[in-house]
Amino acid sequence: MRISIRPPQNFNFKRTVLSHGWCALMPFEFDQQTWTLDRVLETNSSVPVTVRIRNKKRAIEIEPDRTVGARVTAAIERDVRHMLRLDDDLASFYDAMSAEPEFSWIPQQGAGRLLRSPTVFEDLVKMMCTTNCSWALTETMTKNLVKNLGRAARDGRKAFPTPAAMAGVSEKFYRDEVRSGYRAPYLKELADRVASGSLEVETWLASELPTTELKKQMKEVKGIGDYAAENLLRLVGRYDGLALDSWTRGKFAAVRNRGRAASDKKIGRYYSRFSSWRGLAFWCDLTRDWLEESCGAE
DNA sequence: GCGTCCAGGTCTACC
DNA sequence: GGTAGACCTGGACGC
Repeated sequence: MRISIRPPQNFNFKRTVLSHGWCALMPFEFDQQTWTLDRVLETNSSVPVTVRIRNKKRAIEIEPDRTVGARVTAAIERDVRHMLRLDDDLASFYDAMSAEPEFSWIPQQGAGRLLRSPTVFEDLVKMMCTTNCSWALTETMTKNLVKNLGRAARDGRKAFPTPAAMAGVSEKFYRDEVRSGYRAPYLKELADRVASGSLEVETWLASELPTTELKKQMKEVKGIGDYAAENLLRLVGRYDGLALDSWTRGKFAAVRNRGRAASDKKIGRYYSRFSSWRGLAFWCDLTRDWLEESCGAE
């Protein structure tokens, strides 16, 4: 069985999948040799479905691990559209980038769609696991969450755990099994609040709050500070913040400041001309070298 | 082998 | 509102 989705014009599958580190975090599994992205999806079915996502000429091709009915097919399509940001309107971003010679590669290559998880909850948990640690530890914590608490698809691979599954284990479990250290109480509290319905993080996707207010709401989650909130804002489609961290500060120094450290204010000033798109312009600028220049829109 | 440092930060207490 | 210190983990590095 194969499901085909027509992407928007100049959609770039490679730039989207490799837009940041998410494709390396379970239950995403990415093979750069074959450019296939595997992912286990909950899809509200009795058993989760593993899908293989590929880029074909003028289409995104999705191959589920089994034949599924219309309801699950619709859920898979919805999740893939969401993850690959196929419905994001980047027209005004591309207009702004086209006006700047050093940024015109972005619309030319169709960059700017940042891979995200099927749910805000998953992105929020993962973001918490990126703070104050090496990338290797982020991968370990995510893997432990999925392997211990995720539901298995027929091929044995696991989905990302639901809020209820995460709420069902103790703080000790997060320390001992997930290896999340001091983040354990934060993860437990977040899962409890989302599972009980007292915190509705999925509403952030369509929130009408001004960005500053939405950021404030995100920071009310323990373990989420400026860096994590601004990264989450990008994943819900708001690009005002730069989400500065040690990696981006170092990369800005290398790419835009002759190898010398720059203050956060200086970094902010550099991208301020891009107004509400500055966070996306910043991220694309710093990750331009992640793919070859020949990797144009496809 | 052992000790130290620090990585895609955040929280809290204190001033 | 600004800042210092504490916080888990695990890999890298120097000795």
